[in-house]
Formats: sequence, C-alpha cells, structure tokens
Amino acid sequence: MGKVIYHIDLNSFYASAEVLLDPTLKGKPIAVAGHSRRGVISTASYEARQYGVNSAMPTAMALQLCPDLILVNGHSSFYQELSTKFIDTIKKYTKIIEQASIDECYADMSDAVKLFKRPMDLAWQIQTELLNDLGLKCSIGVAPNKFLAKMASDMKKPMGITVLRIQEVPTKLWPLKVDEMRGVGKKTAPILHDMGIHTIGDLAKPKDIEKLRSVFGKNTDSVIQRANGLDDSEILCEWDVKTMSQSSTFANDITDYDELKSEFYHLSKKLGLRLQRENRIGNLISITIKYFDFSTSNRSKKITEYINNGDEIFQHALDLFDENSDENPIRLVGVGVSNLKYKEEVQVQINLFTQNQELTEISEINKLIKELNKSVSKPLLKPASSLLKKKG
DNA sequence: TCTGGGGTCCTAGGACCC
DNA sequence: TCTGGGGTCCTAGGACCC
Repeated sequence: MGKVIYHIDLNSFYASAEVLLDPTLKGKPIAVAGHSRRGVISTASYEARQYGVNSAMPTAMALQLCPDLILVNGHSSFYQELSTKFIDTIKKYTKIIEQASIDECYADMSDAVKLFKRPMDLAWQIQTELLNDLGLKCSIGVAPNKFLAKMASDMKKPMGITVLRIQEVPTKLWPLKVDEMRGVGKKTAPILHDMGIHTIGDLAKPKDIEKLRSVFGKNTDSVIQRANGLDDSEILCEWDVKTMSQSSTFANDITDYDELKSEFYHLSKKLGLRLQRENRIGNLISITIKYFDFSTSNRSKKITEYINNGDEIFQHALDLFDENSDENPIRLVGVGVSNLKYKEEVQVQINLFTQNQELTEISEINKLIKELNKSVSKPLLKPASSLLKKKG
C-alpha cells in the first residue's frame, strides 16, 4: 500500500484574511499590496482575479485592469497567527507535516485516511473544518507523493479536492504545459520550448537527456522522474531558516551616500531585532544593491564571529557597501545574515573548538620536540602534554 | 503598467592546501 | 626548472517559489 500525501493550499490567503478583519470586503475585488508608490500586488481575491489581477503584478497595472479594485495594506502578524491555526488544524490528523510556506503544507495522511471510506473523505472533512473554524478556503491535492500532491492541488481552485493517482499521470499530468511544472520558471520554459519540449509529457520522455543536463544540472534525473509522476522526496517535519534578510525599495532612486547609509542602518537594526527575537546568530553578512536599471549586485563576506547585533551587522554591511558602491542611482538596498545557528549551538561549538585547538597546538609542539630530540643524543625536552598536565 | 519582500538551491571560478 | 591533481572553502550570480 503506497503513501497518501496531501498538499493543502489556502486560497488567496492574504485577501481572505483581510475579509475576516473587515467583512464588508466580502465578495469585492480586493488586493493586498504595499502602499508604496512602487508597489506590486501580493494577493488578489478571486473577484479581482476575474479582471486579470494577479500576484507580483505592479499595482498601477492592476488598477488599470480593475479600476474598482480595493487596495488594502497587509497585516503580517495576523497572517502569521492564522497560519499557525491552520497548521494546528492539520496536526490533529498527522504528525508528519511539512509547512512549505505561510499558506501551504504537505501532510502524510497514510494512517489518518484509514479511518475513512475513501482517501478523499478526510480531505473533505479538513476543508469543511478550515472553512467553519477559521473562515479559510483551501484546495487539497491527494496523491502518492509530494510532487503529484502539489500538482493536484493546483488543478482545482478555489475549494477543490483533486486525487491524482500514478496511473492517471499520462492523462492528467502529461498534457499540461511544461511551464506549469514546479521548478520550471520564466527563464527555463523558453529554453525547453526551443528544445521541442512543450508539455510535461515531453519532459517525461526526453529525446536528448544530455541537452537537458545543461538546463537542470544535477537535478536532471529527478526532474524527469517527477515528470513521470515519481518523487521520493521526504516530508521535512522540522527545518530551520538558514538566512534572514531585510530589504526596501526607495520611492525614488537614490544616489546620496548619507541616505543610503541611513537605510542600511535601519535595515540592519530591524534585522538584528528579528534575529535576537528568534535567538539566531550568523557569520555571513551580505548586502544587495538593486540599481535603477534592475541590475543587481550581491556582496557578502564571512566573518570570524557569529553575530546578531544590529550595530555590528550595520558596520559589516557598510564596509561591503563602501568597497563596492559606484555612482549609479540605486532603487533597493538589502541586508542579510546567513549561516544561521541557534545561539546555544554556537556556544557549544566554540567550547569544542578551543579544546581542539589546544590539543592541535600540543601535538604540533610535540612534533617539533621529537624532531629536535632526534638531532641530539640525549632528549633535551619532554613532550608538551606532560608539562601541561603538571600545570593542571 | 513598470515591476515587493522574504526565502531556497545550484553553479562556477578562484584561492588555498596537501 | 617547470609544473599535477583533488578537495574544500569563499564569493558572486542567477533561477525559482510564495
């Protein structure tokens, strides 16, 4: 008996959350968007999507498509709160659950579905529960692995339940455009089209695997496997964030050094607070500079100590900026800290390291002593470790 | 219409060490 | 005097996802 994996995806999550906060928005074309002049749409309600409004679209364009569009500012802490309740709801049915983003998760329901007549009956129950208890709609994909579950949940939105069995791959998956496949984006799709690969079915039976390797690198084999409906990737129940960053786009492009410096300072401070709140520290500091023409520079450096203090982050960020800045107008700056660890974790490592270093130094010294003693008839020196022991 | 912000993972070249 | 090959780390850049 194979596994039963669910992919559960909340429908237009941010927009739905805003309707919960303000019920008068229900049934209207709304979009959550940054309030800045250069904003883009974060999430649009289904009413707005009917006009062609979509995520990542510039707000100005969205308003062009839908003049009655109601723009609302986001409430990220409320989204986070709702997201936790969403995950807690799923956790009632299984412990094997991977939160893939704020509004979606994978869950291994192999055991849980045994209590139901059909694998999709539990999906129906979860859907009803999320709607009644949290006021959130979702789409659920039911399949033997993560990849198919994700593809399935995409097939019917909103409030869809789609079962995708491995034997249905040729009829349901292969006809889809290759662009629909996870991992194939705006850059890769045209390259694949040029190679004569237009559908997921084309990718499943590639004529020239070596050519594909230049596109997918070491992922090539698993990409082909997935196109055939096979995916052995595990559900990752626990993982930690590896990078934290803060960035911001200016209302107008900036050349003034002091203004840029002050933005780096604010971002660094904000980032420091976030890191401290999460008890994380990191030793790779990076900055991002996006210029007026959207060309982007990333600069990073590894530092000897792990930090999470805003002032220290700022000093390193500013060093990186000073070493690399030029005269071009800048649209966005960002600061990041990577190689994140938990504070205690690093403390343990430092202790181990200093101990190890002591041992290494002793063995180095002993080597030298051995060499020296070899050159004389009678040993002049005792091994360093014996001296150290006496010292206590 | 004019393009956010927060992440993950992969590649590739150069430095450095053995 | 001229010159190897492999492994690892660091850094920059890019594609992709939500």
